[in-house]
Amino acid sequence: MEYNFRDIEQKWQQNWIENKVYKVANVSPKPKYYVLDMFPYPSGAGLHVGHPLGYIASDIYARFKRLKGFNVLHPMGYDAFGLPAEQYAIEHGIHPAVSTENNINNFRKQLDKIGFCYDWDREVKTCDPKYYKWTQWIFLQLFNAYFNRKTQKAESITQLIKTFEKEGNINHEIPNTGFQLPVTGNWKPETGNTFTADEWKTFDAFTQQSILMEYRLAYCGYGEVNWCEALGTVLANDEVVNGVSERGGHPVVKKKLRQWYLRITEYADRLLQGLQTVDFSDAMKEMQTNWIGKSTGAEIEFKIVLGEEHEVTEEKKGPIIHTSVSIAVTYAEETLKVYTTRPDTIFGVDFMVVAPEHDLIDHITTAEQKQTVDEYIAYVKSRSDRERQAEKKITGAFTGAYAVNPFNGKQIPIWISEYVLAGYGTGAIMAVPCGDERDFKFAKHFNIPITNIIGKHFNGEEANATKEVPLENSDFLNGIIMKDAIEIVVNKLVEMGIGKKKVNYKMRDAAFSRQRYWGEPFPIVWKDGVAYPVPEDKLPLELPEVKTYSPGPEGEGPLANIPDWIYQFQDADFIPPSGGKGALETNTMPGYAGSSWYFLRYMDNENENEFAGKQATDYWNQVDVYIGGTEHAVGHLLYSRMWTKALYDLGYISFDEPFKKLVNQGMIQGSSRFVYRLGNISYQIKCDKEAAFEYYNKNILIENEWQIIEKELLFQFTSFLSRIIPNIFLSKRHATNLDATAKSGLFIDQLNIITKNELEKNPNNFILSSKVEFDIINSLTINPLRVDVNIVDGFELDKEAFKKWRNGEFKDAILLGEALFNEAYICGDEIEKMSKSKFNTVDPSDLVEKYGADTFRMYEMFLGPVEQSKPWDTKGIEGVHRFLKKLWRLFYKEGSSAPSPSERAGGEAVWNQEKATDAELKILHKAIKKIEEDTERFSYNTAVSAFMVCVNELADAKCNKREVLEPLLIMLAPYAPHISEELWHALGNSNSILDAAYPTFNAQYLVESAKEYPVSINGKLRTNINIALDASQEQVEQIVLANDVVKKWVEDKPVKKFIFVKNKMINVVV
RNA sequence: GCCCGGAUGGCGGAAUUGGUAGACGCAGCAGACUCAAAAUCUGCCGUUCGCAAGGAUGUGCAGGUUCGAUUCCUGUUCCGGGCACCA
Repeated sequence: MEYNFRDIEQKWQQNWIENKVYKVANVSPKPKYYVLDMFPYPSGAGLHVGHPLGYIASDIYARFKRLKGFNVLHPMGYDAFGLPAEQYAIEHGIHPAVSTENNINNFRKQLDKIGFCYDWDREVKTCDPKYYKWTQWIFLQLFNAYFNRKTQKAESITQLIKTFEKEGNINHEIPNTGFQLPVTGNWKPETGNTFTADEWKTFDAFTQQSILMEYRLAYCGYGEVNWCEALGTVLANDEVVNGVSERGGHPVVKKKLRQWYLRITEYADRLLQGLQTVDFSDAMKEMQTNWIGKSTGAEIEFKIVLGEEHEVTEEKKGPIIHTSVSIAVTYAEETLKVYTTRPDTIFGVDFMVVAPEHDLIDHITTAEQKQTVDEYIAYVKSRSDRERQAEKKITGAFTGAYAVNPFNGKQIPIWISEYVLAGYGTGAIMAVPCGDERDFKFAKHFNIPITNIIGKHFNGEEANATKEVPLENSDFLNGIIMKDAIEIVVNKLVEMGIGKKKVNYKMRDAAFSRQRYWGEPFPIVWKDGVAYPVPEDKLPLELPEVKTYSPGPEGEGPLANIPDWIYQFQDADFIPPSGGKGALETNTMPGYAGSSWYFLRYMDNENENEFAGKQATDYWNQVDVYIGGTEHAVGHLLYSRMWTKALYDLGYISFDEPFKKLVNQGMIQGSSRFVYRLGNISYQIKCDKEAAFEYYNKNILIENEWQIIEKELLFQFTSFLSRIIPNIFLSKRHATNLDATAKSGLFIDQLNIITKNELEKNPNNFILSSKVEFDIINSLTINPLRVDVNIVDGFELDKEAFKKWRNGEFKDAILLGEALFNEAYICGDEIEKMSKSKFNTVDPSDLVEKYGADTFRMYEMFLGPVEQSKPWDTKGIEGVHRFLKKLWRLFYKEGSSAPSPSERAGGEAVWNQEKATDAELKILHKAIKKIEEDTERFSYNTAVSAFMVCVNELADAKCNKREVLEPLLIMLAPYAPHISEELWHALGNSNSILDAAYPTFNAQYLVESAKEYPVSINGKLRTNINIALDASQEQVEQIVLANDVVKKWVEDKPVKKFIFVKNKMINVVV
């Protein structure tokens, strides 16, 4: 009987649904285990073979843990809000809810075919009001909380108000240095941003609320966005290409808009500490650590001298530059604040650089420099942060102002440059060219003199960032090792009152609002310019139906266009003290809002009273294994960690790290295929004179693309042919060696045949009817086009399919194959991202249809390590399919004429109840050891190969014994659940294999008494010798040195060293 | 530019702690079965010299440590992911 995967898979999938075998209860005597996939975004393009990689890996693990006796939670759902659906709505007029629903259904169909063990009763969708009610609710918890630095945790904002009433904010300074919102109430913070209890009580409501906003974990402030005037909208970074919008190419500038933020920076230290308690890869921890970017340094205030008023003289005595200032100076009102991790280099500061956005620039730029500075700022405005940092070209402008070194009075020019970003530190740096490569290049480029403070350790050719050498040229620091000087300088600065030690984070607070429709509305109502929470009983605050998705008049989200929605509530809670109507917030939340807590909802997804019941979250607790790509390293993973910590602090859950272990799946890359279309050919043709003139008169020949050569009979043209016959394709060999192709007589003959054929098809073709004959080709170009990988077999193009492809766009294509005739056409290839637009996607459903889900699952795992990126190649799938057929034949005889699957008769079965021999049990237990270990550590590719080895060995041994086969099936069940279930029942079991017990490894079957030792002479392998495992070092030496091969290589040279590693190898050094 | 990862036969990969490089599979070659094909089975299969036995060489590149390096160290090239509004 044949292995009929279609019937088997259909039968069991149906059976599993009917019997609800994947339903998981929140109560169980078994230990719990939580296996989670990263939340998928249901894109319109559907699944390609890259997506299920992680899902299969987690599915195998979930099934494996179930066999090991755990109550396993393994849910799936959709991160369903997002930009693409809204963009699709704008372009096609289909409501995002509708297209999202379609996409989800399509996704589900594809997923179901692969046979996953998800408990679909726990499905969640972020765009479902029943779900986002709780996203909004959590937002309100964050809004109503602040981070108490004393206790290092989130606490209630009402608690903070009580504290203010009692003692002011003396013990709770405002977290950020500058106010996010301008305070225009009755308090003008001047020194230190502190106020007393009495002052607090005198503040009006607006002032109080503005101050509280500076503390809230979810707060409102101002931030820069990519603003596209022409489209009237805010654009995502990847919608901006080279400073213009991807759609339409309109200019994009930075614009400040009111935004919501999450105060994740307050959690920076706890996010760092938490990394020590979780099982993430070192690379992942490093990425998060770098992203948080904690550094310790100093903030230093420099007095500023305006440019006109200084006069500096420099005198060089030996290697030292003496600087003296001869004119009395007047200082600017403001000081320049810089953040530096290297205060020890203060005497090496040769210039300052401030970010082009810095407020100071307006005040300090001198009249002469104003135009230069303005022009430079205009240039920077059009550039993204990434471009600004990636730029190799050095740009900048001098403000004309100078800062003063507080220790020696040296005047330091203040520059602006795009490589300093406003958001990091104070938005200004002190540049030390001898110690920092970027500063060094800047100084060289603008001819700024460089002060050397590290003597011979600076060679003048490149900066040296050392901290380990003694300082020179540094006044009171001379001779002190740099890293020791750091503290000395900081102390001195503190003493002088112009600096302080400062911990800085690269991480910024997370922008939490989008000017879009398709996201969660904020449960916030604005009354007299103050944001108030919408009462919980109004949740969920649902999205309204809209007709258009265009932004509001000031760049707000589309909701701003719907007064009915904005003013929908009439209750007292929504009426401002000044009267009128309170307006709902019109921004919506970003994609990561819903995905920051979804793993909690799975635990108790139908709860209507809470985001998840405490009992459920206590039982399921942390996600034990979380599988997904590294692309989420610093976004989703940090935000969800922060939300978890906040919910923990506020007492809603009892764990403060969401994911105990993280497994990063690699990306499956696409292998794109190319065809090469002939482009311009510069060639000579023989053509009669009359025709040539007629072409010319009728403008068929374009000016400049032809010339007369050799009297008037030979003409040289370009691009002439491609206008008549556009679709001529060259096979890879010829397309990648154009010079040879151009010289090929065969190729020229072919072109002449093509034109002749064309003429036969169209006898009236005026152009061709003249005598046109190719003679010499001077040069040619080709245009590579991607072609759908699904119409290419390996590298050979299916020519008929190609002609039908894209509604017959290439139906007239002339494909010149490898020998320049009408034979095999070979495509070029390139490994790149798998994407619909590159025509290199492969649909898993097609493969499941052809080989079955079990084969597909195992093949995806067999491709390589889960963590590694690798290109997809469908070819190898046959091997895995053969393996399953071979397994099948251990149970059933292969029939020449297969009976129908329903006739699964015992007569064809070859499996038996005989007692297994030791040799057979050795095969089995070797497999148990390897497969169990490999599965546990996610090394699925080697586990699959161990299955293959085991089945090969059993087949060779002609072992069809149930005693061996049954445990093998149980091990296989996580990988290939359908065939395992089928054969499990064939062996006479009536329960499901899902609940079988995993076989136990017994080491006694693997005990060996001797080993074939590899023997090397001087590190080179020369022979193998079989030696008993319990042999002593002396015995081994004796045996080895007596061996003929060893003797031959040792000759008579004395043995210097004899290395014997038990159970490993032997090396003789002579 | 910055941060993280990767590179091993024609291809995907294996080698778990520094100890036989190339397991397993694909592709290829030769053969068996068959009227034939499919399916299946057997053998060969890094490169190179050699009839063979056997030798040399070989894990991106250049060095280093070691009795021994795909594995550790230094430098370097190329490729992939991320860089804060794609998800």
